[in-house]
Amino acid sequence: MNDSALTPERILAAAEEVLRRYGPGKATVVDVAQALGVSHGSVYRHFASKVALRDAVLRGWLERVMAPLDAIATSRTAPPARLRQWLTALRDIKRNKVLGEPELFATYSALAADAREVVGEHVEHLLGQIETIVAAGVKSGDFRKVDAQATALAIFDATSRFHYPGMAHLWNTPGEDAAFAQLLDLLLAGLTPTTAPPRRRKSAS
Amino acid sequence: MNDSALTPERILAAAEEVLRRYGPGKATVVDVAQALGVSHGSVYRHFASKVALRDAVLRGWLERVMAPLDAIATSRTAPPARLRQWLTALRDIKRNKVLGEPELFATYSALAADAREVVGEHVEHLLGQIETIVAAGVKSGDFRKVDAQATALAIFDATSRFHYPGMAHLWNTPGEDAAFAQLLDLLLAGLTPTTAPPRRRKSAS
DNA sequence: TGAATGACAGATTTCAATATCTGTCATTCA
DNA sequence: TGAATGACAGATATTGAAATCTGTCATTCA
Repeated sequence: MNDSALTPERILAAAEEVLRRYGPGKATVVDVAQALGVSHGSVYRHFASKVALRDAVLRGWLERVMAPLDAIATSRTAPPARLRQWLTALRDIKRNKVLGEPELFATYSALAADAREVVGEHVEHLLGQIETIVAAGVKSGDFRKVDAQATALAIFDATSRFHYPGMAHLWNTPGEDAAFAQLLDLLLAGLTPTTAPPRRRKSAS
Repeated sequence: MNDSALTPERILAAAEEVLRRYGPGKATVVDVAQALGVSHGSVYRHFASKVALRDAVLRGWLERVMAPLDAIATSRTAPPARLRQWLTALRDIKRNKVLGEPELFATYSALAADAREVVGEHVEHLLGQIETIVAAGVKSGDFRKVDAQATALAIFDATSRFHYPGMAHLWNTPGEDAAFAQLLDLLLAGLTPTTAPPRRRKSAS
């Protein structure tokens, strides 16, 4: 069954497959070992515990699935549009997962539910991206002179209704898109400078 | 054991007590009947089902516990301060319940979790109150000319991170108060008129 | 000699037998 | 005669014995 040496990568891939197939409640490390054609003891040479293995799978998934956000966060789009784009993308990623592959989403939500550490890092990463956009907006004059870090957190919190997995049960009710759009408008309005119109970084083409 | 006639009110009170004592997972209508010294069949004369009974208990609790909000929503405080006050009160009510009586909160959260109907009405009620305040602010010129209903929903959504029971696990982490204050600031900023300063309803005393 | 094994202890989960619960209704009670 | 009862059927929950799982480690293997 096994082709090459037993590496963390191969274990990770097998674990992911097993988790997909059986779900987080049923997947055992014996299953993973079996899928690799090795004894379950061997798995423990590469991962300290089942929790460590699950964490690693979750980490990989989060990285893969959230990749599009990195690109948006550092794009050259004007900050207001970029923030909209980024928040919309975050929402869409989760929403599409929920609606498109509910079981898979449930699986990863379950993993996330008892992986404080990993989720914490992930959230920090996202907050950093929002902060980048906000800071860019403040610098360009598109946004008020807010504390970028604190404001990033406020934005993240304000939108959690639309991206926190525990809220997923609300994501396919009618009016959902409109509600999100309204919230975005309100937040963007809250970032707009009150007095002078923002100076543009570049003249419009 | 029983003093007077069997009324819905007495059943409700007994049901509440039983729910408090045993929790929503253990409380049975047999328990409720026993507490009243009647057969469980009698309970069904007054409530069509266990679900109806649980709904009624939840409704009563929500009404009681959210009473302070009504007063704030219709007070004469200037809309911006009033909105802050109202949202803070909503948060404090839930937060104090979670931190002060976690088991009781868990009980009512569990009831709420499968009482879409009741919760829906409750949310509508809360939205109505926010709408009242927003509309007052628009009228007084303290707020931009927003759609009061849609904006009320946006405000409710934006703050759900701080009042939705599913988020309760975050409510006693450090920095929580600051995060809430930041969010409030951002939302209020989003409501502030961009151009002229708001005209006051009354001259300051 | 370093990687893999598999037997093992203690913890956790499964499963089916048993008990309890919900909701109904023919009967009793006052 | 209207309110209360309690036996009942089907659904749901509990329980504890048996099975499985996690993580370790002395041993085997190449």
